[in-house]
Amino acid sequence: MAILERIHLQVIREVERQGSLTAAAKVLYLTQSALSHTMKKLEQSIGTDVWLREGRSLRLTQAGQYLLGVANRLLPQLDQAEERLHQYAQGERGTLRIGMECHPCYQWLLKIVAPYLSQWPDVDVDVKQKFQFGGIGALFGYEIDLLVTPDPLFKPGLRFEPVFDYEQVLVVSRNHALATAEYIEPAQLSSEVLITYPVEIDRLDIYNQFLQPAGISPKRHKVIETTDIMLQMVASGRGVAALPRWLVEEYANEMGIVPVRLGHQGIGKQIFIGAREVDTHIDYLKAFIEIAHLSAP
Amino acid sequence: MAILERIHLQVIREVERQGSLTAAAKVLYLTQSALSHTMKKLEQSIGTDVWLREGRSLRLTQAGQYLLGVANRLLPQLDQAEERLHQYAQGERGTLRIGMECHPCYQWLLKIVAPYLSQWPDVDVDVKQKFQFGGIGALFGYEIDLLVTPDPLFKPGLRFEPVFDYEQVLVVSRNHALATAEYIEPAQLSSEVLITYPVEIDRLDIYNQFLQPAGISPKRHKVIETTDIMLQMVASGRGVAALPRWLVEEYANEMGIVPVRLGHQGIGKQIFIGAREVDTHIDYLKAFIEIAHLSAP
DNA sequence: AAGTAAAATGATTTTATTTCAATAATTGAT
DNA sequence: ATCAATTATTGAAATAAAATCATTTTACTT
Repeated sequence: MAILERIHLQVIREVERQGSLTAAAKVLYLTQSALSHTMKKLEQSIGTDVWLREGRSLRLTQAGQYLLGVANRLLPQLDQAEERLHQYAQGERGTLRIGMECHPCYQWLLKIVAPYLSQWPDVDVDVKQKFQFGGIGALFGYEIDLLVTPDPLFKPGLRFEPVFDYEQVLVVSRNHALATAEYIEPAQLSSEVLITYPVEIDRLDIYNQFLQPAGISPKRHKVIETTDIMLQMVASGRGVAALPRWLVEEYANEMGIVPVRLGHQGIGKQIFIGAREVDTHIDYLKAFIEIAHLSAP
Repeated sequence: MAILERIHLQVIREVERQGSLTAAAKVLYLTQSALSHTMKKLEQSIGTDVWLREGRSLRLTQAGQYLLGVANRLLPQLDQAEERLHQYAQGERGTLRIGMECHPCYQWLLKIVAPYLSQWPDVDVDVKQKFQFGGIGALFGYEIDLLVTPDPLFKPGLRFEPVFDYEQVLVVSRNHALATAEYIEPAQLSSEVLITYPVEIDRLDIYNQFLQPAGISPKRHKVIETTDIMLQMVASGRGVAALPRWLVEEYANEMGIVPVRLGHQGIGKQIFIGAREVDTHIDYLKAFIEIAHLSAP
């Protein structure tokens, strides 16, 4: 009845990764012959070829490409399941895989993780920041167990709750002309270099809530990966950035940076933490959310 | 290296479904002994029991429950993959699995499917209307390939586009007191029996956009599964319902029902069709969306 | 054309799975 | 309380599947 097995998916994945059956065999600790036999048998069972034999190389057929997609989707889930079983076996509770869709929150997360790890010695924590299909997709696809994000999604299957509010502010060097302003208007940024994280421009609050409505662009736009470097760039007067007020205030003294309100009202933001509904009963997951609540910056 | 195989998940799933290892063996066309050996070996490999042996019955351990979840999630995907491979083998293109989160759209869908099936003779169409984790979850979880919904989700990994606009109206019998009204106010429904589909009350437009803002409740609330019965109930004066105008107009003459605008402005709605971004290149999927566009009611 | 690298194939060996048969434990019924 | 029926476990034997080894075929390189 069942013909498609884990090994078939593994072979397809490894042939793509390694480039040849022979190389795939090495990675899988089997002989080239074994893989050839196994896959030939699969092809006979399903009645269609997985590869086009072009000379001595293999190119995926349409069916093969489909299978590669299945492999890339399902194999990681099987691996993760096995890993988790081993954790159960050792009395560990599992790994809490946290996804982050909020760059600066990383600093905040670090402060939560420390007490969490000591309260839950048998739970590991893993943080991921890159998702092919976005955080929501990663949650649905069982790549992560929790998602920290400013964009919640109230849909069946998922549960989001707010963990803290904050104000998104402009950071400038304390020597900067704008350092003493009570608040700034969009136009005042047209002569500034704006430093942001490398995300799509529409997801940057300072664009979609501040600059774009006013039709303003900064003089230049620089992209920096990490918060620390970003702040140093700002401190040295190379540009301005938009970050949470709590983050800026934390570094204000030591780094010589100053927060400035964006617009008269300021930009208000909220961070949510989301999980799959079916998981919400898991004690160590609930505990994390609770700690997150208590540790609002 | 890899120890968790498809058979293990199948056994766990079937033991839960059938109630015993013996019954599971029958379903899997194997002996009870074989399953016992197989699972014993798995338990040794992962180092933890899957079942608690209580008398002559098996109860899942924590690890076992976890595996059951994995099984219920992954086995259907493997089954679907095999099915699709067989379709490839027979020169068929596959099955387009369409999810519906819009009850009355079913009537509209029926009209699209006919021409689609004749244009794509090698593509099958399957329609699902119930999702454990909502349509979005079903899309992410590869349970369906397309989702017809009034609630799009513009997130990475998914792509939604509007297919048509319509007005949500009240349907009443032509003998009804409200039948000649140009439009009605919420208060006028407080003495009516309201018939709706069986969905959460918050997802009903007539509630969340009309009655609730005015703080009004209908005299009674009846739930009906199918559109046809619903219309017959309305025609026979047993109650009123809220449905798309195009649907009502289609049945107006033969059934003796009349559409009435909800509120002065009416309730405007939009239906979207969504797909996984990675699938948007598939020709027969694109074709369906195109036909859907052209067939706006 | 020779040499090399890759995949396929066939025969054999090895390993894993399945069945068979027997046992033990538990449940339900009389 | 006993008996019959049901269920799971276990060990040994039989069967089936998979892996290897040795060889062949193909096509790419120089």
